[in-house]
Amino acid sequence: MNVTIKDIAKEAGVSYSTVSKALNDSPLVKEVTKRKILRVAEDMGYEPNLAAKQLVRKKTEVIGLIWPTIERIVLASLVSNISKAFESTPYSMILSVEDVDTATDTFKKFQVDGMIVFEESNDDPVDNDSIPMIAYGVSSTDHRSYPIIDANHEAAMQQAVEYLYRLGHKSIVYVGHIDTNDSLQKEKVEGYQKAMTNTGLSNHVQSIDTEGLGWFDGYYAVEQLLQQENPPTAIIGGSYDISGGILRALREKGISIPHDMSLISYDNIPQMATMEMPMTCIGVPVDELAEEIVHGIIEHIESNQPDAFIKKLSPTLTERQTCGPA
Amino acid sequence: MNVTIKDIAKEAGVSYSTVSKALNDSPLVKEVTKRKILRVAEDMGYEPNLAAKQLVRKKTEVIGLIWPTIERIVLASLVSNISKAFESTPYSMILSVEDVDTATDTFKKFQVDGMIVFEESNDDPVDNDSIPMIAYGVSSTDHRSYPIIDANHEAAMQQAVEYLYRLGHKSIVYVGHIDTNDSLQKEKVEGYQKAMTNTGLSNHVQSIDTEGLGWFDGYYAVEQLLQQENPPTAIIGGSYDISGGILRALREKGISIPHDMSLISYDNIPQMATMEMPMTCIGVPVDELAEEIVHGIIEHIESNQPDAFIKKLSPTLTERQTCGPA
DNA sequence: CATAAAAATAACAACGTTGTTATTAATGAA
DNA sequence: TTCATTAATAACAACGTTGTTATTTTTATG
Repeated sequence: MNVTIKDIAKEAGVSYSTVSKALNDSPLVKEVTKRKILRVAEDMGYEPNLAAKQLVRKKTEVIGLIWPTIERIVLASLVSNISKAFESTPYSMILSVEDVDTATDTFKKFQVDGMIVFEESNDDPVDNDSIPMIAYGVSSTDHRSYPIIDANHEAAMQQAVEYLYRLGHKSIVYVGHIDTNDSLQKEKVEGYQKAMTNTGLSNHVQSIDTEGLGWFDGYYAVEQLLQQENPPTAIIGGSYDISGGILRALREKGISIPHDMSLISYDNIPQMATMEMPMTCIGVPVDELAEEIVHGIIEHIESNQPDAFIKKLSPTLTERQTCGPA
Repeated sequence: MNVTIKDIAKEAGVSYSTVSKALNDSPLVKEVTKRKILRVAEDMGYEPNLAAKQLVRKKTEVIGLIWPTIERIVLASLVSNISKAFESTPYSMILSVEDVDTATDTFKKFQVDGMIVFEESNDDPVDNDSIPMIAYGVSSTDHRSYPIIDANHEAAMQQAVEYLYRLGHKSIVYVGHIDTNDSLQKEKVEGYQKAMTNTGLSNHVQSIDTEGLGWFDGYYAVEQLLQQENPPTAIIGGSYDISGGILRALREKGISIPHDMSLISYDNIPQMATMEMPMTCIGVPVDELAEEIVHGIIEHIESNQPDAFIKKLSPTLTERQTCGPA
C-alpha cells in the first residue's frame, strides 16, 4: 500500500487538508508546520497519486506525441529533442506509435492536456474535438482547425540557391523525391524552382527524381546525373538520407568535394556534422523546431485560444565542408 | 463537461450503480435494462474516466516502454512490433524516450501496470521497487531482480556457422563491432568463436572489428578483408547496418554473391528482405521477439510472481539469396 | 393467496486528492 | 481585560468510478 496524505497527516499530527496545502506550498499554512510536514512526507516516501489529483483538477500536465512512423532519422532526432525540451517545463511527454486515431483514443483516456501529431502524408485530418493539439509538417494541406508548425520550405530553398549563387554556381540541380502525393516533398521542389527563377537562373532549373527517400535512392541518382554532357556544379540534396547517398556516390566516382562539386543538404540535424564529410545544410535546426513545437502546444493549452494558425519557421544555413566556389 | 455515469443514470431512469454494472456487462443487471443503458450511453457519447476507474481499481491496463535510444532500426522495428502485439491484448502501450530513471518516474506517476525496458549498455541497473518490469537484451549482465528476455546469441552463431559449413564453407569470418564494454556485441563474437570450435573450424576463426555499428563501419571493413592473401569464402555480418555496408562494398568490388562470397547477417527483421539483395539472416524474428516480450510482461503482471528468470529465445535462420555453396 | 427465495435494482462507502467553508488560535486596539 | 480582526488549522464536499450491502421487485412454492 502506498502512503497517502492521510498517513502523513496522522504522523505529523495535523489534518490531511493541511498536508495537502503544505505539499502544494500554499501560503495558508505556517512556515514551520509546512517544513515539518514536508520532512515527514519525505521520510515516509510519499508519492502523490496522479489519478486522484487528476480527478479533481482535470489536468495531467502530460502531453502526448503521436508518431506513427518510427523510421526516419530526422523525426527520431526531433522526437528526442522535443522530449528534452519538455524537461524545462512543468509538462512531461509520452509517446504513442499507434496510428493517429488509436493513439488519440489512448491519449484521451489518459486525459493528456495536449497532443502533438506527426502526420506522415495528408491522410484524413484528425478530429480534434476537445483536446488541444498541434501538428508538425503538414502546412500545405487544406484548412485545419488546429495550429500547425512547419518549416518554411520555400525560404529554405531560396537561401540555399542564393548561397550557391554567391559562390559562383549557376548550374544547380535538385535531387530529391518528387512525389506529387507527398505535399512536403512537393513543396521542396517547387520551392527550389521558384528560388531559381527569383535568382535569375530559370534556364538552369533541373531536378532529378530519386523515386524514394532512402540512402540508395540518392546514391543511384548520381549515376544518372553524371551521364549528362554538362553536369551541374552544385547539388541540393532533398533530405539527410538522400544526401548521404549522393555524397558517397560522388566520392566513389573520384569527384572532389567541394572542389569539383558543391553539395548542400536539406534537413538541419546534428548528424549532418558527423557524416562522411561534415555536410553543409539548410533547414530549421531540430532543437529550434523542438523548442517551437513545445512552446506552441503549451501556449495553445494555457491560453486556450483555438485559432488555427500556421507558423512557418525560418531555416538556418549551416556552413560546413561540402560547398565551395564554382 | 464530459458525460458521466450519473448523467446516463438520470437519462435512463436507473441508479448510477446499475449503469456502472451495465457498462461492465455484469450478470447482475437484466438483459433488457442493460441494452437500454448501453444505448443511452452510446447516444450521449459517454467516455469512461480512466482516472476515476484507476483510483478505485488500482489498475490502468497500460504498459510503459522505456526506450532511451531512438536510433537503431532494429529497435525501432521491435518497438512497432510490440505496439502491434499489444493490440490483441486488453493492454495498451505508451512510450518514453527519457533516460531510464526519469522515465520510470513518469510511468510511476501514471501507475502503469508494468514496464518494458530497453537498456542500451550495462549501466546502473534499474531499481524496480514495486512496479513489475521486464528487460530486453541485457542477459549477460550480473544478476537482476526482474525477468529478462533475450536472444540466444550463442545458438544463433552456432546455427549460422553450421549452415555455412553444410554449404561447404570453412573459412568463415565474423565482421562486427568487437566492443568489450558492450555485452551484447561481446556475446556475439564469443558465440561465433565457440561455434567455430564446436564445428571443428577452430583454426579458421577470424573476426574483424568494425569499430562501430554503422553502415560505413561494415563498408570499410571489407577493404581490409579483401587485402588478405587468402580471403574467406563466407562472412557473418554482425548487424543489419553493418551487413548493409558489407553487401554494398562486396558488390562494388565486383564480387558475385553468393557465387564468390556468401554473406549472412545477424538480426532477423523484415527489412532484410528489401535490401540491395534479399539477405539471408539469423536471429530471433522481431515479431516473435515482440510477442514474447508482450506475453512476458503480461504474465509477470498477472501471476505476480517476481522470480527473475532469463528467457533466451531460439533464433531462426531465414534463407534468402546471399548464401550459396562454397 | 401468502410467503420464502431469487433476481433486480438502489444506496452508499470507498479510492486520494483539491478547494471551499467552518472552526479555533493568535494578535491587536480600545 | 474584552472584543473584533486576522492567521492558522480543521472539516468536509466534491471529482467519477467500483464493489459491497441494503432494499425493492419478481418469481416460484406449498
